[in-house]
Amino acid sequence: MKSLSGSYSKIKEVLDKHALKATHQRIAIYDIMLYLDNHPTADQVYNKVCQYYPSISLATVYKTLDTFVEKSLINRVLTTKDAKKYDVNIHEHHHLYCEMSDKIIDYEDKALLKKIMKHFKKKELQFFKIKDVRVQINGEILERQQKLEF
Amino acid sequence: MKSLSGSYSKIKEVLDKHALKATHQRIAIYDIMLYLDNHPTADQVYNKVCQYYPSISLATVYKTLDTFVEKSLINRVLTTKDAKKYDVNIHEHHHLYCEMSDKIIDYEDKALLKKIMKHFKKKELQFFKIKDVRVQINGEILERQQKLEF
DNA sequence: ATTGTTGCAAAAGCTTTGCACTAAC
DNA sequence: GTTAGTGCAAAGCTTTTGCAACAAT
Repeated sequence: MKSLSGSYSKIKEVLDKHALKATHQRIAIYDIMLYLDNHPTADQVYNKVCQYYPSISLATVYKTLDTFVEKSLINRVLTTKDAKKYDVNIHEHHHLYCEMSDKIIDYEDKALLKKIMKHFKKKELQFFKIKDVRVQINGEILERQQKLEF
Repeated sequence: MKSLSGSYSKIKEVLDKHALKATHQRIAIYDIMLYLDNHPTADQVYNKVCQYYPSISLATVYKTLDTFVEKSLINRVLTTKDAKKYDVNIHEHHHLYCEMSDKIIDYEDKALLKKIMKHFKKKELQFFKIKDVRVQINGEILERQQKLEF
């Protein structure tokens, strides 16, 4: 089996570790998720997987994504829109969100996270036990300067 | 017209200011949103409004909520679930989210916001213009201590 | 062989749409 | 009177479900 992300053996390992049978469909879906650096909807995953695996069914994609979320292989992404989006990046990270283009960009900033956690160490919330913190930074993607390499 | 939130004249004023005709339906919906200190779905708003205004249609509730979002009378709430939720609190504020109960609690913390903004003043993002920042604090609502007033 | 997964088609939710009727200004 | 909003029913998405066939271990 060809792997888009080049991580075929890693994918099998992850599925094994979570006691998930390594079916072609699951491997393909996880592979696509790694390959896209997107936050795709189920439908977008389905369409991409179909290019390589035309017999897969949309229901399987939904079920598989649910299973992956349950086992924490992927996360659901916070949105204000209709369709659920998924993120294969499960590290604690933040999102830049551009409403104009409806694009989400992963944003890692350990220093920011540290400051927030320090804040909550001082100011404890009596009735709430914090598990993790996600920052959504809303704004606008600026036109990138003409690229320097040419 | 009876007002649940006790803000009838304020509601009319807000609608006027945004050039929205002050229909019974809009007044009732906005009133309900103020009265519930919730983050209701369209369906929840519809069901509540129905108690006071049985002839209203669900389509009107959807259209009205959309209009209100467009005019920034309310906001859509970030979720990972299916149905869209709405928030009448339009101040920049944060959310405590308890996955177990699927409850969202508004959380205002000006000091936290200040720290985050200060962080981004130092560390500028070249390709992104920040408009606002929302923190989602995931965790668990703890059983409240027995209330002290009795 | 056993157990869990897939695909299908149908159903269930949620949300939007078009249009005639009605209400607000 | 004019303009904009409402209600209805239908349609359009997204997501879930039940079950027989199938694949992975």
